[in-house]
Amino acid sequence: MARSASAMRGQILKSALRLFSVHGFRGTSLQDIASDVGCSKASLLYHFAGKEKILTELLTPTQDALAELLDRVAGLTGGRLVEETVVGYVDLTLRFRREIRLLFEDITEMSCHQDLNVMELADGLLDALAGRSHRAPARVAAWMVLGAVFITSAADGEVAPDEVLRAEMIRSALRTLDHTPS
Amino acid sequence: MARSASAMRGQILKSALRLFSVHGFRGTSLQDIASDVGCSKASLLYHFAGKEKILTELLTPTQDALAELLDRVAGLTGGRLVEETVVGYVDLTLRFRREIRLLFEDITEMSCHQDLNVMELADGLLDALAGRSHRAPARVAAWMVLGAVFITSAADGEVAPDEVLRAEMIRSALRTLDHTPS
DNA sequence: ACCGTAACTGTCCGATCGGTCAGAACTGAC
DNA sequence: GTCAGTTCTGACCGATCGGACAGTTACGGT
Repeated sequence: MARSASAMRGQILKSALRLFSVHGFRGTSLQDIASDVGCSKASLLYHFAGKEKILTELLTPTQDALAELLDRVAGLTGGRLVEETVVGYVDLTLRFRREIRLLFEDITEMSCHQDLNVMELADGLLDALAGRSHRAPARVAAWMVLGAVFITSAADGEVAPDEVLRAEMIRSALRTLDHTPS
Repeated sequence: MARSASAMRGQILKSALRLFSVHGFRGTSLQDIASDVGCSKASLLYHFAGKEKILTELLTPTQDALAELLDRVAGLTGGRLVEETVVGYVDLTLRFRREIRLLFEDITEMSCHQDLNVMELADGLLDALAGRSHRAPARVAAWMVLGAVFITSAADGEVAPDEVLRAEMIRSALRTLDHTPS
């Protein structure tokens, strides 16, 4: 054995992401991951300080991408704000499908996770989707788009090919937000 | 102690629903429920054959209500079908908020649950929301409404008062489905 | 060839899980 | 008061969890 450390870490993350996205974080034991990787459970804990750290490392890119999206639309307003946010959000969920899947599998415990501030990022996303409006219709519609894209992306790809899925999700989301295309 | 059996069962179900909806099924131990009820863990297992049976009993009313909805719209077509389905679905998720919450907390393990065929009911709902269409745009939009109402109802009630939430969810959902009000 | 270090593992640990069981505690009918 | 039956509990069980740790193996620089 004794592969390079970074290669081993990569394999662990790959197996963990697959198993977490199927069985959830709690539903996947360190032994499950170790068996999938083909190493001992102790080896996992040599490369990662704990089970939680694996999760953190898996979700950090998603979190960063979301933060980057919010930063990108921070200066926009009106129709441009909504359009850019919707497209960015749809692309993000399609790119990080399995991460999204495991994210809403254990969403309640994520909220009290120290290293992951997904919830406040979700708040920012909600705000942008609502076009910075605080009126109830806009807020409700924003919540609905948040959940709609979330679940549709996380669903097993039986729905439609990715290209079609992407286009239709964007169109549907803009309809939900009562956005008249510019 | 020694309350009546039915009263005790009711208290257990009440506590279990609250704890399950917050921490999930796996995240709630029998000891947690027992402590909340104020009895011993063994007492729970006297009234219920196992932890799973508590879950089954909690979700059966939701399942029945969904089946009843599908039965009710089975004969409809076109605009009436979509309208009735959306309104019925929104009302259902608002009525069974906490059940919905715990349902999508552990949705992957639900799919292989023997006593609960939620997944095939969800398929029926999807079909009705899509207006029985098999075209990709309609299917994607149906998926999105499914997830949107799901999550918006499950979200903690910070969004809007229930009456406003209901009306806006219905309007937004119909927009998502590109439904022109009759 | 040697050796320090990085990579890895077998084994053990305490905690907690769902569930079992014999028996105590309570209840209502008589 | 007595007693049968329902309700309830403490103690215990095997399984499994995340994690700790000493010891072993493999590798690269010298």
